[in-house]
Amino acid sequence: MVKRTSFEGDSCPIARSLEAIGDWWSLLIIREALFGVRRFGEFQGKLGMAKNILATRLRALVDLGILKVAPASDGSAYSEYVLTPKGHGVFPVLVALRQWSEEFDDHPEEIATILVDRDKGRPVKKLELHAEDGRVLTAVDTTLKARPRRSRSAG
Amino acid sequence: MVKRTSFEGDSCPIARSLEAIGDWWSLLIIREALFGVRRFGEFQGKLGMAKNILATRLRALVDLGILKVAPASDGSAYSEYVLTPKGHGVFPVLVALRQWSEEFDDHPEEIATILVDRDKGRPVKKLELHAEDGRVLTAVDTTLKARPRRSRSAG
DNA sequence: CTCCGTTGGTTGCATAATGAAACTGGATTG
DNA sequence: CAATCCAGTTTCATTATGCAACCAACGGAG
Repeated sequence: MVKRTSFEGDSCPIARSLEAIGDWWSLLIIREALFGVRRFGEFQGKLGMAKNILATRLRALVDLGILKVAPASDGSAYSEYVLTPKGHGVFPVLVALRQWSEEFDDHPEEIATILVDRDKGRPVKKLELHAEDGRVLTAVDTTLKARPRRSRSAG
Repeated sequence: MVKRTSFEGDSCPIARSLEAIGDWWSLLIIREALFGVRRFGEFQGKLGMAKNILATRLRALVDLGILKVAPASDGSAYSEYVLTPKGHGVFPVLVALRQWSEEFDDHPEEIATILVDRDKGRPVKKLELHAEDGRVLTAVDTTLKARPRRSRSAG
């Protein structure tokens, strides 16, 4: 099999996520969708991508339950693509990517935008990972454990 | 140009991140590196990827300043790949991907591991985005602003 | 309803990236 | 200095990407 290796059956949740949204365009499509982009032509124009690629990606994202097709919205008989809750759930991933770029990019001056609190217009804080007791955790403060198997009798 | 479109000059920081780590393998390599994997063969064995792809990716990650080559470590004259601070900075991205999978995957029972606080062994909390004043922000609570141009006279 | 431009795609083909396996070369062992 | 392992590189088939051209459905003018 020379197919692009699939992580579909992989037990690592990161690999599973990448299987769904780990390609060049999907995350950018979701980013646009989070900003309210809904129409095929709008995605195509903003992202500057080929229409066939866009069509393929949109279909895949719909199949994955990240986007859903809305029959209409502004009168025209064309359909639109709107985020599902699963799609909205990608937001932290995008924020993490953005903040990584802001912190480590070699040419941060080329970054045109900052993410701000809509109410106050002030920059957001860095994403933080907390322990149950509230401590902030870095990578070395964490480790992996086998997922506790939910017994078949438990509710 | 039929080249895979590059986001190198893009002003969107998300695109810029994807340019660096938005491919199938890079994030998995970084994930392994965060767990202490350092040797070529170790990466290759754990990830089950072709050696040529691994070699290409490792070189790219080194060029990007995400990994660096350490001349030795355990006596053997081979080199190792260790994360730079920039590489460690990817951790939140991986956590975000993991949590997205945990929350929205269609088959969460196939996920083998959970991320826990090393001290307590308890699961970590969800990543949270906070405003400056501490409020938790969701996607709709945020918006983008033009990055304030740092004037050439200001320190 | 027909002409014609726009929106929303699909199809074709060239090129680049991916991947399995074979190959290379240095280091270690004996 | 032969056998073997580690760390890659090369080769070649397959797949994905991307541009361009094509096509179908819609919408307005007449």
